Order: sequence, then C-alpha cells, then structure tokens
Amino acid sequence: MNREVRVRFAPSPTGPLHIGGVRTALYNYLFARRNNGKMILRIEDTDSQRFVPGAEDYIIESLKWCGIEIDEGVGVGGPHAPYRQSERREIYLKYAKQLIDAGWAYYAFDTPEELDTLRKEAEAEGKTFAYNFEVREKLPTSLSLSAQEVEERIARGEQWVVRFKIPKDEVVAMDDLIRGHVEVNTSTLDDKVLYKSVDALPTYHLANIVDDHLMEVSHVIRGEEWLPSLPLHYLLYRAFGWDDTRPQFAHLPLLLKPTGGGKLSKRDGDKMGFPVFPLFWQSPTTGETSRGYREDGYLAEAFINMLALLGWNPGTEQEIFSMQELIDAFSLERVSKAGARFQPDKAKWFNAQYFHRMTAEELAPISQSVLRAHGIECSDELAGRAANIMKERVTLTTELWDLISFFFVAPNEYDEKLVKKQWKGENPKMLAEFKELLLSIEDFSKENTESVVKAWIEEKGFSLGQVMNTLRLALVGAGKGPGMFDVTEFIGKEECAKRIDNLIKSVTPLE
RNA sequence: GGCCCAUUCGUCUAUCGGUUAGGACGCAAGAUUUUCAUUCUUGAAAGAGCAGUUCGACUCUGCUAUGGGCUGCCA
Repeated sequence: MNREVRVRFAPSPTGPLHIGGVRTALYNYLFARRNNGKMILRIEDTDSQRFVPGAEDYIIESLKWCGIEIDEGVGVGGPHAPYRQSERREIYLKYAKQLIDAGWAYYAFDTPEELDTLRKEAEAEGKTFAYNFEVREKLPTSLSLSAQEVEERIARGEQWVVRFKIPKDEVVAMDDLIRGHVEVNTSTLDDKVLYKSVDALPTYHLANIVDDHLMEVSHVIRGEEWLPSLPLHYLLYRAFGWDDTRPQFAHLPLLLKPTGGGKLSKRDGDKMGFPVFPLFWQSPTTGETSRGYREDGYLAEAFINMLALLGWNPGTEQEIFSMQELIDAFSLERVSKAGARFQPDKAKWFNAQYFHRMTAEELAPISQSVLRAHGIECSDELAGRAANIMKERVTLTTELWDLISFFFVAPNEYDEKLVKKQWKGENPKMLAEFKELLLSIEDFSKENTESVVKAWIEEKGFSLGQVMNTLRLALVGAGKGPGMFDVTEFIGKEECAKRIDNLIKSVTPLE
C-alpha cells in the first residue's frame, strides 16, 4: 500500500489548546514531515453548545508559535475545503441517511429528558443504561415505529437523532500502531448518536469518519481517550464500505498531572504553578485568564523539544533536538504506551539548555525586546552581547532583565550584605585609588584591563577577592553577575568611574 | 459497576530471553570560581505481586493488585 501520508490535527474550539493537544499536533506534524506527507488542520466545531469564540484563532496562533506548519486546512485552504465542520453540515446528513437506508442506523425520538430518566432508573438498580440491541426496538425508534409514524414525527418537527446500530455479539479486531492488536465484543458497545436534528450537526463519530475518508487521511494519530470508540469507528468504515481505505490508527499515551492521578487539566497549572497552555489565554465569557509558556518566558524550540520527549524517545541518549532533528528521528514505533506525568522542572531545564546554546546574534532579538520593555535603547549588537555574557544563568526570558539590567543602568541601591562585607576598612580608600588606575588604562579591553589590574593588585598586596568584590559592589550593586572584566569592558571606562564615585558619595563606610 | 489500556529509580525513559539493568531531570556530596550562576566528578535511587513457559526471564503467558481512559443529542 503506497498511499500518500496524510494526517490531520482536529481540535475542537471549546477553549485554549492545552499542551496535550499541542503534543498530539506535534506528533502528527513530525510523522507527516518524516514521511513526506501532508499535515491537515481541521476544526471540529460540531458542538454548538461548547463553542468558544477566539479558540480557533488561539489554536492557529499556538501552532504557529510552536513551528508546527499546516499544509492544508483552516487558515490555509486546500483541495478538500472547507475544513471547518460547521461549514460542511450538508455533507453529513447525506451520509447519515445512507447508513439508515443500508440498515446500519436508525432514527431515535427519545428526548434528552427521557434518556436522563432511563439512566437514573438504571442507576437506582445499580446498573448502567446502555442504548443497545436490548432497548432499541422498545424505545421510540424507526425500528419500533411504523415507517408512516416516523415520517409523521419528522414532518411534525419532532426532534430526532440518528443512532448507529451496533451489531450484536461480534468481535471487532483492530490494529493500533502503538498498542498492537485489540479485540472488542460489540455487545459491550452502545448505539452512539451520529447526527442530531436540533442543530443539524453530526457528532464527532460521524463527522470524523466521513471527513477522514473524504480528506483521504492515511493515519489517525490521536489521544488514548479515543481508544474506546475505535471499534465504533471500525464499524463505521465497514458500514460505509470504506474498509480498503480505512486509515491506520495510533493512540497516544496521555499526559498526566505531575502528581499522578489523572489527565493533565486546566486547573493543574494554577494549582501547581506551571502553564498548561502554550499561550496566554483570557476567556471571552468569564474573563478568566490562564498562563502560557510563551508569556512565561519559554522558548518555542525548548518547549517543543520537551514535549516531544514526553512519550517518545529516539532510542539514543540525545536529548536536545531541533525540529528538523525530531523530524528525522521520529517514528510511531518508539512512542511509549503508558501515560507520562508532566514534569515542570524538566521544562525549565530544557529552556535553560537552549539559552546556554544560543549565540549572541540569536540572543539579540530576545534581549532587545526585554530592554525595550524597560525603556532601554541600544544596538542589537550590544543587546546580544549583554545577554550572551549572562546566558548561562538564564532559565526563562522573564528573568533576563534582572540579569542584564546592570549593564545598562547604574545601581541605585546596594546589597546590604555586600556593603557590610566589603565597604569597610581600607576598601573605600583602595577603591578610590583603583578608580585612578582604571582611568589610566589606555586599552580598556577585557584582556588588557585584567592583566593591568592583576599586576596592580599584586604590587599593592591586596587579595583578588577583596578588590573584585568591592568593585562589584560599585558596578553591579550586588553579589551576583559575571566576571568583573566583562562588566568593565561592557560599560566602559567613564561609566566605571562614575559608578565608583557614586558608591563613595552615597554610602558611608562602616567602622 | 461494565468495557478497554497501561505498570523499570521520586519523575521522563533505555533494554526488543542471557547487561555490574544504562541515560536524563530532581536530590545529596565534592571540585572549579572575584560574587551569583554555569560546568565537572561522585553518590543514593527501579523491574507491583504470585504462578507458569524456558537451560535462563525486566523482557513471553495467565491471574491478582495498582494506576488511567471511556461509559453524553462533548470532543
């Protein structure tokens, strides 16, 4: 079978896309690129009740930020447009009717309230109500009612749904690319709703199968929560006569809460202090906000790298992967079967690793945006250089300002501990002398300054730490930062002198 | 409750019948260092349990336990 690889990511716009969804999209994308296939984005907005305005744009922006490119679908178009299911409504009714005509489905007229009562009754007896072969001929369906009555009810405007007629006591044998062979007896299944007249929209099951078929999808890669409906989907392909082009399925392990105990959910982020969404989100209805990886200071590449390794591994000890490297290494065979707990600490570690590996040029734009946000105007070169000096201490971009601000702004207050430790004894006098030394240096490069200063320290009989830490107090204002000669070179001779004067002027030495 | 899926260090994972069960995060100790970091070295840390198959099981089978998913006119 040499079918073109075509995969789809098919989210439903009921809110922001969470990181489990991002990972599903990522695996689809990696698989498509690895196999020279196409990546489709389909929006499954068949639930008119839960539709959230803005969610679709959020999904598209998230994928874009992550570097997951869409070849075909909402936002880009393609040969099977439209790709939004709400714009394909007339297609589904036709297929639902085809199933009824072929005896694979039937009309059901139960109201939601009636079904609710049936479920409650069953529950009271300690049983679970199932709409299946045992009840479908006793309830108001086209299997129990006369053809005439069915027609009349529909003509009268009564609400109806189309249900799939699950065959009795049959074994459905399925193959999953990740889980292997799975068999289920149809008698444990129930007659799922395929189409509802209330909003003239199909449910997931119908729309999904019809669209995957029409869009010539070759591989369905989705979350494990869909595994229980796989038999239904197999049966639907058979009922439509599409067995020969049925896509291959791969059910991904779930992303679990860091503490274990369930699927990762929206609330976990707030509770445990990490984002569960790629981007910041504000609910248009409640105004409630949720943090995002982008706004929290994560790099898209690191975020993707971290996500890729949650449930998949290359079988080597490599951990840092560019998108292209992920594409080259990815295979569904190496996706693990068990759910993976999400680990916020590891996400941070990946982000720090990416910062460490960046060049000054790569850091420049990030640094610039941080500096501009604080009203600093400087060249890209300078911005990049500052960040490059400090990159080994950066975990999140949101920390960058605190790390590099002293390059651009003189300290306006001094760390108390450091003052106590250094601003005493002979140090104030030593620093004044030191200033004169700096002013006398012609070549203020890092290397030259260092050799001149070290010679001076030796000549005067000071200790290196004593001088450097006192200087640090003057130039940085705190016991942190890079080597002092990085600082002197960066801020320049005049600024060094100014900052030393400022310390001498504004802080009275102890003792 | 029913159906389905899963189960190696605290966490993410390697191992596709024969290994001193490897790596990473985190943790601890040490080294380096002008501060803070970084980096490096070292350490503690695992095959859920019970049967079976086999010369030999982490690896195969069964049962049990535990975890998870589904059980909507939601996806």
